[in-house]
Amino acid sequence: MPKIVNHGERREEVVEAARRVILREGIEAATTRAIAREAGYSNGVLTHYFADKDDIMLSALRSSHRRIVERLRGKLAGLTGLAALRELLLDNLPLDDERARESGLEIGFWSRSMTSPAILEAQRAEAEELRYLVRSLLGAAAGSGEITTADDLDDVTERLLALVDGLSAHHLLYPDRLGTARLERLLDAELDRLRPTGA
Amino acid sequence: MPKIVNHGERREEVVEAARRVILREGIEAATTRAIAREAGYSNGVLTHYFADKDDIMLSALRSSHRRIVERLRGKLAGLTGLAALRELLLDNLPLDDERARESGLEIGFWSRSMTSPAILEAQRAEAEELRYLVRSLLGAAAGSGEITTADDLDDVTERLLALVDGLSAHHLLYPDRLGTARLERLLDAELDRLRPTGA
Amino acid sequence: MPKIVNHGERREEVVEAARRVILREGIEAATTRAIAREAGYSNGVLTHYFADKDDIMLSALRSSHRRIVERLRGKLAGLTGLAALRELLLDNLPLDDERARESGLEIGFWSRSMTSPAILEAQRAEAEELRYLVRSLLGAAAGSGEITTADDLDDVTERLLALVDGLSAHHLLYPDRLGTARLERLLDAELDRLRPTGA
Amino acid sequence: MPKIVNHGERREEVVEAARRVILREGIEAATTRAIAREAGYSNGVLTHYFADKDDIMLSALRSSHRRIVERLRGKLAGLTGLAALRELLLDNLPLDDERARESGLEIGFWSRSMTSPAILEAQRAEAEELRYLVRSLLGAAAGSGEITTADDLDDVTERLLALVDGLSAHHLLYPDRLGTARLERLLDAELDRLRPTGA
DNA sequence: AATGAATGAGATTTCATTCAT
DNA sequence: CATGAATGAAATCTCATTCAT
Repeated sequence: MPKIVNHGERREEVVEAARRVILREGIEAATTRAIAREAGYSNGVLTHYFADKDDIMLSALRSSHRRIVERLRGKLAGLTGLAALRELLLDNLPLDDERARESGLEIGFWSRSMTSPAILEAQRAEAEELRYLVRSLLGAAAGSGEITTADDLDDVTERLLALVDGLSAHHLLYPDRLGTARLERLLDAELDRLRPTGA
Repeated sequence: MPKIVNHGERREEVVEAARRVILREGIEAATTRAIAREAGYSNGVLTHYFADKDDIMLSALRSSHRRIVERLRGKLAGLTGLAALRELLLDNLPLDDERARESGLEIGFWSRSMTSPAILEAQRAEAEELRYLVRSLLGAAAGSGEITTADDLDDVTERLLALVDGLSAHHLLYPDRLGTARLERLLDAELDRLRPTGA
Repeated sequence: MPKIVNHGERREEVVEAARRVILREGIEAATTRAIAREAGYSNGVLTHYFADKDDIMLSALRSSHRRIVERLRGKLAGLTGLAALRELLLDNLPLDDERARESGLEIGFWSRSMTSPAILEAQRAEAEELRYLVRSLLGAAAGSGEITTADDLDDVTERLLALVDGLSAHHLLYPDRLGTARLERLLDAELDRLRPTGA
Repeated sequence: MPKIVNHGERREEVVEAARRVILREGIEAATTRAIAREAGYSNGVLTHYFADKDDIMLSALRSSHRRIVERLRGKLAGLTGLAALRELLLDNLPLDDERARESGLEIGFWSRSMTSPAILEAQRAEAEELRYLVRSLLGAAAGSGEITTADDLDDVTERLLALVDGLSAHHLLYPDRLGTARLERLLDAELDRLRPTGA
């Protein structure tokens, strides 16, 4: 019988290590060596579980998103419509250290996407899920009359997502200008604006 | 006798070369060798004009911003207030190939800023100028009654800048979702919203 | 209780796999992993049946020769003397795809023999059998008057074997110069030359 | 003024080092590191002079051929026709240590040619020159009546070249069977055979 | 016996930087 | 000033081999 290791689990261990390195030291410091060391294995292990470095990086990106989704699941429990949307968008803002690091990871992957088709593709697939969720919540909120139906909801979706990512980047780059308080305030104002006038 | 060369000019030549390489091939392809080659000089020249690679990159970032400002100067001639603001923000969107490349460069530098204090510092200084300009134009627009004074103009400034950067990034990453037409429409809608109600 | 497996059979399975990999992808692509995969076993099995990689490679060389001999056995059935010799030498030429691959394998092993004493030794032992067979057939042909006895038969043996290997290599390297038709013609001319003059 | 080094010369230094390593330790031991060490430079130098390892190896192959040609030039001075051909073919046999090593190098490249199109292409180009020379000498010898015109000279060319390469390989592999004396004798017998009968 | 996880060395390649001329 | 040669570290990937189970 072979040594008992769950292939998926071991793979996940390495992916988590990669994610941690990226979060802690940035995407450029995430060398295969650094990842192996962080995982507590030799360089060679990576061969067993990943085709190449891109495979690791993409997995780390998905892992980061999966974590975010799981965290969200708890926060969204029992919420619907606009309240759920607010929670979701707030969760996407770098309001605490953990989420700040996540945003940093994200920006690193944006940069990589500019030149790596594989990473771009993964980024797109991941982003589409978020877009779909936001769009759905907006649809529900519109259906229940929580928000105005004057605007095109696809446009609103894009605007909200762009705003959240823009604010996230700017908070990381210009924290003095854009502290967490203002971040939250700006998002809430944006959501308020969706409400039917005269409400 | 030292050869007579204009130190500043030569430096600028290299910086422009660096900017071109980044725009054309991405920030990761901008190696010192690639930059030297693009500039038409040998690798060694870089030593004379720059402390190290970061020095080149920072200068390239500033160079890119300077170019944008110069292009804007033309577009803004004769415009004031909201019209000027609109022109400025539109110019910051990747509506054509040139500006798409500029946005790509920008995102590359965001990523670098996450781990390089020097680049972060330069990024901040550069961004502050843009922020100040937007804020000024908003102030002028408010003064002339073009826009409502109900909102905190600093908040509006941050919102507009975040939106523009978020939209830019998303256009590069998800062009199918967010074509240039929608980009422009979303920005105009955002500006419309600033107008006094009942106007 | 040890599992009951036929040690020799299992070993042979792996050796055949190695042979197939070398024939198909070349000697350099024949990594232990590729061989294990081709055999349908895990990497670890190799340990049980082979001392090291050289052991596998040597066995694969012998296996290739054994296959050739078996194929020959059929072709030579009922033939003797010069006719048998002709069949044997023709079989050693890369006149079809299968034999072209075999010649490629052979050349790969020549190269390995240059630096590996173990492979060289195996190569020699294998080659001696072929040499002996050719020499015997020549002896028989001379005995029956099919060929002239003017030449030293050991010399003839070496010449024929060298010619066949040289032609094989050149066909693989320079197929445009040396197509299969010319290959066959050259060999036949060489054999004709052995015949007694005035015959 | 730059450090005075002749780019071509330095390149040649490295190529010669590569050639020496291959001759001494075999083609598989010719790693970039070993080559750099043999040349007396750091690993990094290779970058300046070669696109990649293939570039080095191909250059080494050509260098080996060039050396052979130069050595031949001396031996062939004043010779024509059959005498020149004999000298040429003898020079291609591994009759001394130097030429034995050259033959080993050649065989290593044959093996590489089986899987590397680039090396195969170079091998072909180099081989064509040799073929052309042999064919020319045969033509001259036929013109002057030194050899019979009964045979197709293209066939003769291929036969001689195949024989020389086959004998070379066999001498390296089976020196006990095929010593230098027999090597030379076999070649001379082959050449004699070209002479007009009754001459 | 068989697995396949794990190792660690080593190969190629790339790059920022240094420095003699 | 300017060159470009040279360095050496580091990055990714591959591979034969070992070994616990």
